Amino acid sequence: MNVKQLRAFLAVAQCLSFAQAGERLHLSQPALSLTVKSLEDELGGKLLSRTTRSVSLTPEGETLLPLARQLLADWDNTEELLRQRFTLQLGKVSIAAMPSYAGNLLPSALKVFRERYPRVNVAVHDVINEQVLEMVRHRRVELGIGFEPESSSSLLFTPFYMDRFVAVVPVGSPLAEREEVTWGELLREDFIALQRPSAVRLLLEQDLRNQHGKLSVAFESHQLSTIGRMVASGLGVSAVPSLCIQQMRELGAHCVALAEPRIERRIGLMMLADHKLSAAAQALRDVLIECAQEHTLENV
Amino acid sequence: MNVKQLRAFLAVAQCLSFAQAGERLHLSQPALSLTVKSLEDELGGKLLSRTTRSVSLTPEGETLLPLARQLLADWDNTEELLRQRFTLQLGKVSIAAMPSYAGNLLPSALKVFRERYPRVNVAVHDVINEQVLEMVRHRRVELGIGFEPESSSSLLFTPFYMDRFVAVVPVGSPLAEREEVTWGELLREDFIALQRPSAVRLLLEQDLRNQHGKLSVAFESHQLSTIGRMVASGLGVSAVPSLCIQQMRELGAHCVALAEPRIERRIGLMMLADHKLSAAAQALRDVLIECAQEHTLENV
DNA sequence: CACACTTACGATATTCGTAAGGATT
DNA sequence: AATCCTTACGAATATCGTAAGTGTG
Repeated sequence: MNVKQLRAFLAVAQCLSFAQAGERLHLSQPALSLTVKSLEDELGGKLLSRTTRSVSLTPEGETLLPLARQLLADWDNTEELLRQRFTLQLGKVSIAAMPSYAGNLLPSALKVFRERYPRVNVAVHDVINEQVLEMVRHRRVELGIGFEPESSSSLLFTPFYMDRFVAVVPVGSPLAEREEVTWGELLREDFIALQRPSAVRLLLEQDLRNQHGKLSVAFESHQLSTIGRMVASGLGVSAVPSLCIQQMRELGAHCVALAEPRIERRIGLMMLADHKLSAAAQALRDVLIECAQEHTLENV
Repeated sequence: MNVKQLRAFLAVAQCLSFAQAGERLHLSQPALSLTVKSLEDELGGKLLSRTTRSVSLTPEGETLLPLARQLLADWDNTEELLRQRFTLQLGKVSIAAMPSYAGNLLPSALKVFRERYPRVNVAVHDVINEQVLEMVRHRRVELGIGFEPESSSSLLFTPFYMDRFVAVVPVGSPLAEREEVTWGELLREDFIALQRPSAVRLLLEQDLRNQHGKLSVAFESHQLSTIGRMVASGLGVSAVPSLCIQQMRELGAHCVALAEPRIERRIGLMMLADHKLSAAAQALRDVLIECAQEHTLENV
């Protein structure tokens, strides 16, 4: 039994005429006749009762009719679904991004993507850097955005930006007037940091330990936006990845470049090296890379 | 998209190897490769990710896999169901029979049928003659057994027996000793009849009116078995179709032939003339005809 | 005799298996 | 070098459309 045979049967059963059904299927009447006959032979009995003047269903044909209808409907739906997936008329992508990216550059990239593929559903997981890696590794998401992993075992990393820490200071502060401040100058102020185990916090602690001893933290928070507001309120200063400059400004804080030692880390896109991306994920990846290239200039 | 392509995909997706899958499908590896490729081309993208050393599913392949499994399972089930219907390994027949037949000859015929086709379900509707005709006409049942219809419009009638009325009298009655009684002798006793609108009752009334005036009824019942018991108890006499002789004897009543005028009516099988029987119904019809031929001799 | 389905037959397409090619371990 | 998938190609098979056949109203 094959699809053609079942379609032939269904058409004849609905038209109750081989000639009409043949027209509907763009098939000659004899060809259709043979197709139905072959189906009947394979199943072992007549499905249609044809006198030379009229066609009707046998009881077995009657049983098959609703089944055939359902079967072919499911068949066509499946085919259509897959086709839509491939043409990106439909689909799902899941992406995990660390907060500093998810909250800043991602939205505008998603806007571009959405305009291009309006019917593709995007699930964004705004999680800390470690979880981004984990989710990609465990296939919870197809794409991840975060800091370049130490050991990119099984993970394919595509760098987007070279991100460096910038100082965040209250607008009225003397430091806000400077073109550049040193870590020494910054750490003399009360410091507001992200709570562990944020990657940003850990990065800061590790890289500063050598030269400025232990990081002395006055306030801590989970949220970048909270830090921005705290700085804006004059509670202290902070240091954040340059990705967040725009966000800090909007929160009323001021950003100033930090002098040597530059704490830098590459930010980029991660995916499993040995696993093919869905068409939708591939398209999203392309859009993200495209957007990253545009923004790279600004951040240098 | 056709069945072969989907089976090919499913096999490869399960084996994760073209070579193994080809073996399972009794197909050469290159043929299988082309089949999968053709499916991918039709759907518009890759379903399987093949490095020369390993095969894995793409995300779209992952989506298709459960759908394909379901689709093919449904497909095979439908095919198997129809095949079983045709080979009578499975199936349903519905038959309506008037009580005198349903309660007497039908059970033994069904026993024969059951032995021959143990997995075919038979639904018996034990209803009065008029409903038998109606149910056949309205396709509520495929087969019907009852008196020959006046106008066999659209109904195909196959005669089984020439049934004639016989007198039913108590065992101790003087009439019980006779070889034959006349209607006149019988109607001098208290008469027990089936209630209207039983066909047997109507038949009796119509055919007797000419010669013996109105039928005077002492007792009435819906059930043949009740009538048998009433006669056996000495409440009166009755007249029933010869089909019921055995039943009357078992209930303790005695049957005697009735002299002229013989009230006779053909009993047989009815089906819609323009509608083909299911394989199961056809088989049941064959068994019923077979059984009727055996029993005809007894009743002559 | 006209209509509708079936059968017959030659032409075209598809599908298959064998053989050769390419890439990875 | 061995294994596994892909590509190439000739052969077998299947499917199609035209034309002839058959039965019914």
